[in-house]
Amino acid sequence: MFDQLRTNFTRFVELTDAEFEELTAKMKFKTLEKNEFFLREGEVCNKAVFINTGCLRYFFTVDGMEKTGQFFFESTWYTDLESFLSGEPSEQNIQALETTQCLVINKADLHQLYAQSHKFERFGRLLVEHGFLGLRRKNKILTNLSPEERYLDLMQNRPKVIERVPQIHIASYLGIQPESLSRIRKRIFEQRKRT
Amino acid sequence: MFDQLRTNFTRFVELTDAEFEELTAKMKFKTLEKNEFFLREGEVCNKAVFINTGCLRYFFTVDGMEKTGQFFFESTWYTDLESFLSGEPSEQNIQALETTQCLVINKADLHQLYAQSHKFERFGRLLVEHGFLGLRRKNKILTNLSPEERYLDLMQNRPKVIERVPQIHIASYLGIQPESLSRIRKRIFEQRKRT
DNA sequence: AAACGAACTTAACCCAGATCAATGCGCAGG
DNA sequence: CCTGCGCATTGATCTGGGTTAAGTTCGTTT
Repeated sequence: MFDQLRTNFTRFVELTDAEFEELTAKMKFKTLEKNEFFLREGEVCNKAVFINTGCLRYFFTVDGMEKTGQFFFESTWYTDLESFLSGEPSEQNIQALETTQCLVINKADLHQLYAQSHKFERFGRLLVEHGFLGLRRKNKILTNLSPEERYLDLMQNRPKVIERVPQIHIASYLGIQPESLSRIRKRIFEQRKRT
Repeated sequence: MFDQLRTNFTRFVELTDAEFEELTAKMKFKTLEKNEFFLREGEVCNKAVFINTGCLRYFFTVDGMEKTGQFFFESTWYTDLESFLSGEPSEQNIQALETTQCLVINKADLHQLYAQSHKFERFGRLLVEHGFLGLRRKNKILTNLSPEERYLDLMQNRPKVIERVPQIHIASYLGIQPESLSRIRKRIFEQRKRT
């Protein structure tokens, strides 16, 4: 149950068994059913999640339309850091796209670990740095690529998303309407046939 | 010379004079002339900068066109974290838009501070968290607002940018062509006249 | 003072994606 | 097995920003 967590942690810092035990003691196992919400907008996000199996996405609603920010798969950490840090109500929704088994830690416990030991503090820094890089990558894609290029990039670099996520959510992730995604796909596949 | 740095630091963690001294001992004062580069794409970014006075922007070049990522003013930290962390050549350029006085710390020194004390490690985490939130904000604006709305948002929330930065860079920051920004401005100001 | 170049504006035309509407498809629940 | 609803596709039309080109303004250089 904690194997993936250990592997993931080790990528950032080395922990003794005792230290790892301190961590796992604070984490609660949870299963989210397909379409179940881990967080709804308006709630304060005072928890972070590590995904064992399954898939989460986060999204905003703007004028009743959903804007997907990101998809997360196995062995990934996520939280709405804005709400987590500020204590303000969250603007985002975090939802399971598949049955998702995860481990949850709450804010107070995480901050206690940070305060308790330099090692956990370092883990925290490295984790946020990692998240920062992910956000930069998304940002770069949004600013530098056209919707069609974004979809091609997704096919190349994140086939999991194409395979496991409904197009309606992929469209909102790419920043376009589902109809446009249909047309883009058509364009791509017809081009491929011709060559 | 270090006053702003001290004030900025105190927002994150409290330091004794001796600790602050350890930090300042590692920082080098530097003046960048208008249009001078702090970093050019292709170089490895092994330094971070704190702005005392002036203004920096970072940008990419895509097919010969500049895409501005962000503007930074007084009392702000910046580095190309991707290159800084990976040690790979940077894809971004960091340029002074005004004569800019700043303090520079190199990567090895910063990491030494991190290793040396839990307090600096914490500062590092908080700083990256802060940067993460800034990036999220930019991201939200890119995904949720039209170019026109982005400009209005800029006028409302970051008048400094409007006042101090040439339109050509604002346009590239908003993800549009300078001609389009002109049209958008015209649209906005004619609308305002009519009411 | 003249000349140059960079930034900004305006106009005309083009096009990718938005919007609206209709149809098809597949699967979950009765 | 049937039914219904959400997802995907396709077509018609609209529109905001891209592109190209020309003209203006202003600050810098000579």
